[in-house]
Amino acid sequence: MNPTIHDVAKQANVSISTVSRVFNNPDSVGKEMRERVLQVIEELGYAPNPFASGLRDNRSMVIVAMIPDIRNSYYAEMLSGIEEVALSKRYNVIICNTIQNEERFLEYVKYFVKKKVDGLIFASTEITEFYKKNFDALNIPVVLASTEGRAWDLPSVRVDDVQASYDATTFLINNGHQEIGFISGPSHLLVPNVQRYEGYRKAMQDHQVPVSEQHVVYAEMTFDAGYEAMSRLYAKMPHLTAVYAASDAMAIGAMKFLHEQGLEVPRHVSVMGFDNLELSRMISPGLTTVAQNIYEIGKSAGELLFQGIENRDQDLQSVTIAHEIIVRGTVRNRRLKSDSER
Amino acid sequence: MNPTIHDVAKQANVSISTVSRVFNNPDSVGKEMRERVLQVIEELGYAPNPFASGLRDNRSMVIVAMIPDIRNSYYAEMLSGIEEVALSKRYNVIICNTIQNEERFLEYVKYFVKKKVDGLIFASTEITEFYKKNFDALNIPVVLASTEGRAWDLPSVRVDDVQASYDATTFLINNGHQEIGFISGPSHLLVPNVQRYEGYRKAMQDHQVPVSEQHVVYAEMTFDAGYEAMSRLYAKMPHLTAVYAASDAMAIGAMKFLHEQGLEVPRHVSVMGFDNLELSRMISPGLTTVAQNIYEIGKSAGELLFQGIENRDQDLQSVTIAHEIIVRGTVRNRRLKSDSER
DNA sequence: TTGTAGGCGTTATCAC
DNA sequence: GTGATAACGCCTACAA
Repeated sequence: MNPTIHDVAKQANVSISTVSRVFNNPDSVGKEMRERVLQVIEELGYAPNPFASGLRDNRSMVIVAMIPDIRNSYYAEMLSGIEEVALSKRYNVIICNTIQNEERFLEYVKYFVKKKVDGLIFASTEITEFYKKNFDALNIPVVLASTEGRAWDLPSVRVDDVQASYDATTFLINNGHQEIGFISGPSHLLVPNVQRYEGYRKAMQDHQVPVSEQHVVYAEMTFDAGYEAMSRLYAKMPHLTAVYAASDAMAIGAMKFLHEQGLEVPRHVSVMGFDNLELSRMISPGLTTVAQNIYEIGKSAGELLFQGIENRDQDLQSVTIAHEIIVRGTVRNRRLKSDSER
Repeated sequence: MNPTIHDVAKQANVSISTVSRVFNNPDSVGKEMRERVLQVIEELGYAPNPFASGLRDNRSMVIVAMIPDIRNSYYAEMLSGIEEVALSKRYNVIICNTIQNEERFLEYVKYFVKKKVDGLIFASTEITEFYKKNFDALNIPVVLASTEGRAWDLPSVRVDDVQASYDATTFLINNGHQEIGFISGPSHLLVPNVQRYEGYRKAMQDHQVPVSEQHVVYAEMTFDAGYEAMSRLYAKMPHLTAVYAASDAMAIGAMKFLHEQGLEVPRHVSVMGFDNLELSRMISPGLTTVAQNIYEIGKSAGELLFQGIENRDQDLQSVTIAHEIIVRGTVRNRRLKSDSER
């Protein structure tokens, strides 16, 4: 059994309140006594029982991160940022893989989150009324990361997807591409796909490049789905010179398909991704992509959450994280006529 | 404020003991009463306060997973397996990124794990006396995943690294390779590098292929380090026909170097990895590698841990997870003379 | 500056 | 089958 506050008190010949004060308000204890107590604490290896303190003041020093799947490096990176702030605040992070599944979410909420948790970072799907209701019932600060709930004004941390997507598309256009196919995430996943589609479309239109539904194809945001989507896109647009995919995983899947078709990237077809996963620099050629500073998103979300935890009735301000085009090797500049094909 | 057991009791006109029983031993409560209570519980949305229960019976329903870095997909995969078992047991998983750093480990132990946690899965470095001492002080079940502590007989879940490495090397030899370079993990990281080196060496010797320190090069087990290690290896062994790297990340880094040197994989040089990260199938050509079923390692470690939690004085048996050679596109069979080079 | 005592919400033991 | 009660360990008025 671990030593309790009583053990310390007895050993140090003081009352338990003194011991408690040494922990929570050291200055209010006489120097000599404080040192005596500290000494005993050290000796016995005493640490306050967190259940007991939790019971009193209802804080667990634990926050929850709800993400679709930790195996997805996007979320691993984000979690890493969250964990970093948490560590600095001496908080723990509990991880929940929701698999974007309402039932699984409920299970977590029911059996875990209700258990007592000081805050929640949610980075799964976009927020529907269902989620909103559950959040409210939890009665703890909630911050969204890389998703959105403006309809219920939940604070969120994310990239400006419209603008980022606009920039990516413009980059392609500026490199002389006109026949630009777009591999979008699934249409049922509103955030961020509506925004990224909008940015793409807007850039095309602003630059007088024709666009239509013929230029786009929808798929889950995974490697395999990207591979398969590319085959559909290629069938629709045999003359495309560039592909812009709404995620790196899809972009790399698309590259695999292209490769198998004997199409070289970027000689025959240019490819642009979104996310800047570590992966994207590992492949050859490196993937040109839009960097989201994902770690920063996690960190920011963590910081926002702690603001909420430390000051419960403060309104949290959503924050936008900057994005950036990372130029590597998958986009060819068609304006340089050096080595032209098609 | 959340409703307490008293609120339910009052509302249902029973004593709190009855309410408690409805939760913990429903059969001991009369049917009629039970239903009345259940109804009120539902109405009020009552859930037992975990601090209070924790205070009584010293269980938090939380376990900890200590890994070097969640951004490393190897550990993300493992964590995912752990989380899955935990969920099924209605436990939560707290994640700790140790960065293989003793100080950081201590910080976690001091401020977090001591908080009360029912078990620990450790997957960071190999176990030194330092770690062992800290584990003992925690006084909770500990299971090692993908690392080893036989010196102190801590239960572990891992692949047979010697055999796996032996198999990988043999595969290369059977494909007609003799000049096989080995990129090892750092020598200060004993597990799993001693074992993988041993397997490599043994296979070479058993097949009468010459080996020496000239064939090996050491590096951190990352992409960048693999890239750099390959340059060293290539300098030492300009005639190598195959490279075997002790991790996929290193193998892919090595491939990048080779690619930049104008050496084609597998035409000029064959490459073999270890781990079978998802990454390894995404690149072109796909990486031939030794699959560890990492998810399974995590799951297994979780199950072992729960055995220990549910039965505190049971001796836990270490388990070995099967490995498998995954043949993709990076190893050329030199015995087929079809398209020979060098 | 230090000590005493009550209460946080639950569960298990005991008595009825 | 049901209810009262002690105990888990801590914190903080409040009293001294």
